[in-house]
Amino acid sequence: MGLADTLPKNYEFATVEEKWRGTWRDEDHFFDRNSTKPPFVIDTPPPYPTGNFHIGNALNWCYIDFFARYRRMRGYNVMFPQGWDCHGLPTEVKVEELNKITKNDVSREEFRRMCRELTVKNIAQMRLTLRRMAFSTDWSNEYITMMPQYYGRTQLSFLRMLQKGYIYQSEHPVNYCTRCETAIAFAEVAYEERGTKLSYFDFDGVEIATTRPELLAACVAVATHPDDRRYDALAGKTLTVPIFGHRVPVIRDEAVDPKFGSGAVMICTFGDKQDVHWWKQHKLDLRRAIDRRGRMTDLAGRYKGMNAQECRTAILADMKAANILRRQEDLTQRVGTCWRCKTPIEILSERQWFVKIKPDEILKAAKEIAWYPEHMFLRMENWVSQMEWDWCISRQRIFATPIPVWFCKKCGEMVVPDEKDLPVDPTLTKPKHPCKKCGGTEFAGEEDVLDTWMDSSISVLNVTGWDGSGTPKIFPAQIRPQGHDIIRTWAFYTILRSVALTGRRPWDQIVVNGMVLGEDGFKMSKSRGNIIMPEEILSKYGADALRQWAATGAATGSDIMFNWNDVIAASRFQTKMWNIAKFVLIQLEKEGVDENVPATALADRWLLAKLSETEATVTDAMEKYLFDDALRAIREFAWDILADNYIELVKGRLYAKDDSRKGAVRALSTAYDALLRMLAPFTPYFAEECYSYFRPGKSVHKQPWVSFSFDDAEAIAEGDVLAKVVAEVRKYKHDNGLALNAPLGKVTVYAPHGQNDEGDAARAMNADVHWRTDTAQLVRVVSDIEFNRSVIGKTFRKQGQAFMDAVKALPVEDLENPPKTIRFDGTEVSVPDNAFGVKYSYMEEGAKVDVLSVGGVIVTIQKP
RNA sequence: GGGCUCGUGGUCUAGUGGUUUUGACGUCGCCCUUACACGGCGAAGAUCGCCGGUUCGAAUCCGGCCGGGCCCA
Repeated sequence: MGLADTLPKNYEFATVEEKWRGTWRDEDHFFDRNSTKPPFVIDTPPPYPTGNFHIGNALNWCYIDFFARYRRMRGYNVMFPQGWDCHGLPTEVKVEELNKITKNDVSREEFRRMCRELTVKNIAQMRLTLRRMAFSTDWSNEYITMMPQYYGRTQLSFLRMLQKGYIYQSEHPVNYCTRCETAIAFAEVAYEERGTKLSYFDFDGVEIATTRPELLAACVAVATHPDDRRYDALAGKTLTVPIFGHRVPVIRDEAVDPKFGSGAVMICTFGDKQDVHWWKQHKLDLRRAIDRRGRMTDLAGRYKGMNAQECRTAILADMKAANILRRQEDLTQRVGTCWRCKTPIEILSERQWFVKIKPDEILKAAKEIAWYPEHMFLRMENWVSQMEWDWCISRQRIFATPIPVWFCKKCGEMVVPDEKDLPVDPTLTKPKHPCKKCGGTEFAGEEDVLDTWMDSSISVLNVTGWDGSGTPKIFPAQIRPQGHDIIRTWAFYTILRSVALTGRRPWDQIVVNGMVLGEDGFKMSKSRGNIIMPEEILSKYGADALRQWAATGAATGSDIMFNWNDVIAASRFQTKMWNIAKFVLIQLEKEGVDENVPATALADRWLLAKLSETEATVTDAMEKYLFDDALRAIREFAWDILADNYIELVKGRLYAKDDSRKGAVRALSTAYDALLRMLAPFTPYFAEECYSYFRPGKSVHKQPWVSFSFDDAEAIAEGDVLAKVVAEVRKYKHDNGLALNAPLGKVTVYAPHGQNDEGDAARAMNADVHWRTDTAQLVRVVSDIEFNRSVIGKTFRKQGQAFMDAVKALPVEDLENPPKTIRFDGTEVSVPDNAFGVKYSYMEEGAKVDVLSVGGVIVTIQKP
């Protein structure tokens, strides 16, 4: 039984993918810390273990796997680690929801245990999807940020930055989510369009418009624009706050918009970010009217204990009763909300921990990194240049890395643990030494925990082996792959921390992927109902089709609209390739491939020269992370060049039993081998399956990348003519109602060069083909002139049109043999080479012939 | 409101100054030619968002406008 009988008729992705998943070994993807090969370390984004690996992750990981596999084939020692960024609110919220508790119903330790348990379960789920997608993950370098060995490093990095003065504590206004009861960073504030009421009321004789009357108790000033003549009389005065009765100054500031509301604004601590500016700039009082749980404080007097909404209603009612509420208008405004729970954030002044932001050193490091695509660097630059506040890293939550410090109960001195004792939870343990300042032995452990970005922003330090003892040997990593949505967070924080801890940039390169949009062109979201889960695609079309979609969906960095058509097209390409594989394998099986047979037939040389071009294009694209270009070139070669043209041309030779088939077999074998290697990074299952029949027992993924070179410009030019002639004749048959394999009589091709096509054209057209270099038998009639505008434009500039007109006026014999000079516009000018050519109609004397013109080549057909 | 980015046949997309704008899906016609009908061959279908400028020449460069998307205020 030969392959013809045993090769499956159709490519069954489900069977094939499962088979190879069971065969491949994890060890083949392990990074070797003792290797002499150049390292290629990838700082994989650690996803949040929600349990679902979503399609945006899939896109990101496909890119990573494309270049990880490519780099391995290029001889690099690749590390493609998998991390899990566990800590944070979503898990806490989920645990509360699943167990129908709040975090305060159980002990901190118990709550953490529940969070860890859920996370472990979710990670297991997501690992399965990663494996199904055939990502060549290095599982020996997996890390889980909630595990002691990881968060110990987070704490170590905290202590080091504390020592270096990057980290400090201070009372400062911070964004605060009163539902989650925690401070959050600017990067975590999501803005939403919301409808509200703008209330105009009488403020001690001045009309004020506000969207937040509940903050009246926190009012510390009234501001107007310095040029606003309406309020000149108020300058330097103080006003009495209605209802509450405290007195506040009137200040003037350019930032007040005289056209908004009444042009007079009340400044509260704190209604919004602008209030913080004014508060700092004008050194105003601090009045806390809202607490961490979103309740009104003592300051709010009889409104104490109400939430903001209740207080707003009550104050408005009281204003109405006091007859000072003038009117209300509808207003839509952008409200800052917590990105997790969408609760509007409050700005509260709290003692918090901060990381100093030094824009210059961050930008310097960011500039040293090669950005793909380049323009993504601008997003970093813009973000860095508008940073105003330092990074608030403390959170008032539970499931997170504890801040490893205590405070002496006697003198208040801060005490830190010895580095060798990390990790620590200061709420559970005591320092091992008495207070250095006063000798006190009673301590209060810090209850605040760290922002989750403090964990994930050392991912690269973790995978490269940073332990505080110096800069790791393999640091910086070679590349960071990530989405453009987290440039301002993850990329930014990672650069910041890397510079702070090692003084160096974290990576050599960063490749940025776009967002995956739904089929309707909008960002995928539950409310739009346009979410596509990877699992659905995997079940319907398999991992290789999904991976191809990721490669060809859009240029690297661009957002990709999800499109079933692309997935289907990818799947069809596999079907086509499978049939090519079957054909090639059956041809190779007939008799062995003679690797030494020279390529002499034009079609063979043409195929190899085209392959050589394709290899160069694909390699160049892979180096630049242009996966769409790479896969497009591969598909075009396989489908257009190899299947539709080459194979059709050489079938005659292949079916013959003489030596003429040897060259074709060798060319087929070479092309097949190269195609599979180039496909290997994109469609690992498919390429492996096809390769297993070609080189039994060997894996395509262990082969070196293609380095095939066959430089033959003549073969390209003449082969293109050959392919075009055959295609034109096919069309001729079609137009004349002939079957494509109908015999055609005598075909004469007047090509500029002699052709050694070994009879390929004749068999492909089923005709008696004669290649001729002469033109003697034909009477040519000039039918048209073809101008070469690129030559004419460069030479004559503005006179181009005049030149062309002059040429048109030439006698026919001059058109065929252009004169050296031509006269127009009253001057004699020389005619440049290749300025124009003529189009001919051909007549063959005596015999009736049909004439085709194929890009300057004349083909006559004399029907039988 | 700002930054970035994109606007190309019905849909999606390639093309970043040079003759006739690529390909896919869809539509229509012909063909079951021993790898493939999940295929082959062919056809129809685009004022390259709009206006202006630079240039001998613009889908491509510049400016303005309109529209989409993402990120931010």
